[in-house]
Amino acid sequence: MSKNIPEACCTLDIADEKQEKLVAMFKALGNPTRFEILKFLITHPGCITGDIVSFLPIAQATVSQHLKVLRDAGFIEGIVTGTATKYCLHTENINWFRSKVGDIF
Amino acid sequence: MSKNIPEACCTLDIADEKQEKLVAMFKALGNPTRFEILKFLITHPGCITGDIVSFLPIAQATVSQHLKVLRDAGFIEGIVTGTATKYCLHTENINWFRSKVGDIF
DNA sequence: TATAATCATCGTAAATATACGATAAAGGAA
DNA sequence: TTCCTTTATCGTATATTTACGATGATTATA
Repeated sequence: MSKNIPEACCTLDIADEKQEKLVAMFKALGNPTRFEILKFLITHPGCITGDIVSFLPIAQATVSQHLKVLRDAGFIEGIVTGTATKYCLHTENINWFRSKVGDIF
Repeated sequence: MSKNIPEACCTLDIADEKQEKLVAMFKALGNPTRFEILKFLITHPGCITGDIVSFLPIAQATVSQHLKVLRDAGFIEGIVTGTATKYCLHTENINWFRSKVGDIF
């Protein structure tokens, strides 16, 4: 029985809630459609849900569902204007994400 | 009908196979157990499967399955030595990953 | 007020992921 | 050879994800 776990050579500055948040962000990006949506939002800032629905070959309900996941993960923010919802990047969270990936990898 | 998709403000240097590979890497990291395993491998370089099984409160079969996902995603490499398998980080792929995240976000 | 536009949410079917025990494969030790 | 160690894979049950149509909520327009 190899119960002797070798000593750590270093530590990683991520744990608990922060780690959960980071994993949730990875998970949100780990779907081809969602990644495509985020890519579209990065390259088309300030566009609305309908623009994404026009762009992608999937149902409106599905786009809306994916947008919710990206919102919950913290990548984007939805700003309701009239009957439309304009989506923007959540710069602070995105910066934190890039920074953490840089720290770990 | 808002079929008029706004123009792109910029482009992102990721598409097709590269994008699929990146999304697969995100997906691999988007699971709490797998992230914990990769964290362990980063902080305990050169350890074997059994070390991870001792460290985590999950079955050996499950650890092995997660290691396969991390291998397929390109994060790690398994080196068979005797009956054990020593796991190392795939530095090249990890560097590519960090670099791409830096480019996009 | 009625009608249209826009989007989120609900309910649900199908696909995928996750976990486990059991088993097989392969090397080392007795 | 026989037994033990180590790990991957198989089969499978359960949970989660993903996609869709239908519906409801909200706002603008005729």
